[in-house]
Amino acid sequence: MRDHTTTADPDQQQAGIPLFPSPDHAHHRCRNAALQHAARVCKSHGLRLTRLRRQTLEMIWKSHRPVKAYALLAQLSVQRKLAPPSLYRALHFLEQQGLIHRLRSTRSFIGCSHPATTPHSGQFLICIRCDTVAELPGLPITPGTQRTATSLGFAIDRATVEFLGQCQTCRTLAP
Amino acid sequence: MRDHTTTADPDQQQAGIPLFPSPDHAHHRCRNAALQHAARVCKSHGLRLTRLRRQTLEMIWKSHRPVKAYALLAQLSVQRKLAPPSLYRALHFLEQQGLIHRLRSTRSFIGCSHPATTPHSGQFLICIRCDTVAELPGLPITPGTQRTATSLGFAIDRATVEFLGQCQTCRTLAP
DNA sequence: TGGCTGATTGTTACAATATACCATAAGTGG
DNA sequence: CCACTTATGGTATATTGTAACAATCAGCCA
Repeated sequence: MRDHTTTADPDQQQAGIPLFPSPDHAHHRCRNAALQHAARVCKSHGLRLTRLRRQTLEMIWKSHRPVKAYALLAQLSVQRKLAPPSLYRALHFLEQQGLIHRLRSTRSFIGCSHPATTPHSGQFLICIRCDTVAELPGLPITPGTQRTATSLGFAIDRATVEFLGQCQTCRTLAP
Repeated sequence: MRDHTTTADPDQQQAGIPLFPSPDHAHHRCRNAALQHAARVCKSHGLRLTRLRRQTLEMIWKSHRPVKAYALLAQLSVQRKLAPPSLYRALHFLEQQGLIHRLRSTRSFIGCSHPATTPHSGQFLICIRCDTVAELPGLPITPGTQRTATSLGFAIDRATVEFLGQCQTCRTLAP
């Protein structure tokens, strides 16, 4: 799996953050912003951003790439001994607060890049070659889908919307 | 998990097949149609619908409900001893031919209800209480999504679009 | 402070899902 | 028939995730 990033068409960007972050961006800002946002969210909901939860979130935000649960487990276990249930509980918590997303296609987790919007599921472009992910802005439930669901009496709770394919760089390198 | 079905709004239906099939429909027709379609598809692509693949498809089409791999394995093992790799190979084959879908949210497999359309990923409403699934007509990749992907140079290969929630019956029974 | 209470984490064990790898068999074209 | 490709068998193991119960921690109030 190759490792690289691409910059999006400017008018597809949001608040200056490219969908595929460029490799030379000041990443510590992303991580700090995510942590601060997490603190705010927890405080406003009367929830506790405990050490485990914070460290888990920090570890996920080491990069913009998706991370597997057992990789996280290994990394976090360097500092503190940690068993799977503890980590999964932290992951579920963070996901419920909309601070991270779980990518079902690749069984991995990634920090939420658009946490400003109301609690949401995201929609993602996932490169099957280099694993890079872009979280698309906007809601994954289209009006048409919502209409169909409503006509069936179906109440949508959450969405899993993931598009697998190849990013520009991977296609260029070996089309 | 409760077991039931709902009938869709007529104008959301396709070729007379409700999105949530009614419990009293002539299901053997669905199964037969699926098997015949599978035979046609394989023949036209020069692929072999072997005994294992056919039996796997038949077993999946016992109902319109999603089935877990290891449940299939147990059922198929009644007739023939079967190890996981053999079953997974058959499942991968059937999925690649667009004959079944893999539901990532629930780690299960279901027969494709709209096999007529070109090789496609589907989009699904999945009830988290009774496990009933509706495969929505239409393509899961909207023009907007396609536009964004194109502008990023991202080539979408396949989509996972699943909406989890509660179906009408489950909401009525215990809202 | 000290104890109560609910939330959080620790720990063990195990369930559930999926694949690597190599051997064997079955179909296919010469 | 042979050589070749495709498909299946079978063992073992990797990977992902959870159940159940014990221990601990944070906040609160007498």
